[in-house]
Amino acid sequence: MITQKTKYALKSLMCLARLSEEEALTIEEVAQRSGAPKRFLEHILLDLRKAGYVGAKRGRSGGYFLIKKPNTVSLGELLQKIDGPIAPLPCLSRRAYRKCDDCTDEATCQLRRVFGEIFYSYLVLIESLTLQDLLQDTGKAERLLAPTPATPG
Amino acid sequence: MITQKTKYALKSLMCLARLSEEEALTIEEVAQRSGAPKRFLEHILLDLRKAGYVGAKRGRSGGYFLIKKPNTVSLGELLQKIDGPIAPLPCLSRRAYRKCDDCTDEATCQLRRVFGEIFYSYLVLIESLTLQDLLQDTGKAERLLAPTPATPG
DNA sequence: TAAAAGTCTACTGTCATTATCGTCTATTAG
DNA sequence: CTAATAGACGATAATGACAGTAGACTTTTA
Repeated sequence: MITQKTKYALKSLMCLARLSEEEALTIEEVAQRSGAPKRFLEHILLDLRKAGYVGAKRGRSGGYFLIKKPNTVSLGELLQKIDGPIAPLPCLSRRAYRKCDDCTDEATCQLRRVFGEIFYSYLVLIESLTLQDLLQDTGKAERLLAPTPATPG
Repeated sequence: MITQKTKYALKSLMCLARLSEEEALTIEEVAQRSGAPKRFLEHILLDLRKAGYVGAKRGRSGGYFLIKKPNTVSLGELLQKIDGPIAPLPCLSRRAYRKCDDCTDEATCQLRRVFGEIFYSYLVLIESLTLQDLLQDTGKAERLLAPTPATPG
């Protein structure tokens, strides 16, 4: 389950990505368009600013705007920045590696092996998708995948 | 992140799957082999019993044993039974469908579309894997995937 | 120079996870 | 029969993540 925070963040980025150059949106406007509570959105936009995705212009007629080009921001990168480690097991995370409490031998751990494989295929997919793909009606993944992707599980 | 409960459950099932016919393990033994606290494992094995995966024999020399054949139990099925809905968005779950609180139109929701595609490819993979694949040193996924699946992210 | 707008820290309520405990029931070896 | 073994199950608690709120402060600019 992706968190509410991630949903708000992605929606906000999509709003900002649709702006023309030199345009900016106030928090109030982003909140309305993304459906996020304004005070909660403050935190989210602050994170996105620190992560280098958006810029903020202060003072009157200020607001937020996207810094990076939508097609250069991968979905995988975003999910990690917003929500932290995304690996299914702590022992599979590059950045936040941690031995599983109950693990005796990582090299022979079957769970690690199988979930590692699953995670790898997931990573490949989300790294190949970008913010740009979130803006288009028919995205990259649709072309790459099986014919009936709607409402599968 | 898969939950501790899921890890214990899968490890327990792997223990039971390695038994020969007419063999059974007491909770105590399963707890030792899986690393799970005995009292916690009670709940887990109870769930697995209710879900029809394991059987329990009472009385002296009783214990737990696997009912289904390992190659007939898909990993996807297991994950859903143990942890509940696994969809990244409530609106993408078949069994536990729920409209997103902040969603105005599902048909045009880009998040739903993109995460639906990601979820679909994930489902295809975990449905194709079985308990049997958790027992083998070289599993199905390894053959299906890219050459360097170890420690990816 | 005051209004508009962003920054930052701290706090709170809710919920899922991860157990633990006590008690009850069923089975069976002897 | 019955004591020992083993499972069933509801109640409860500790912990931490998530979601959101509040207040005070700083910066910018019309």
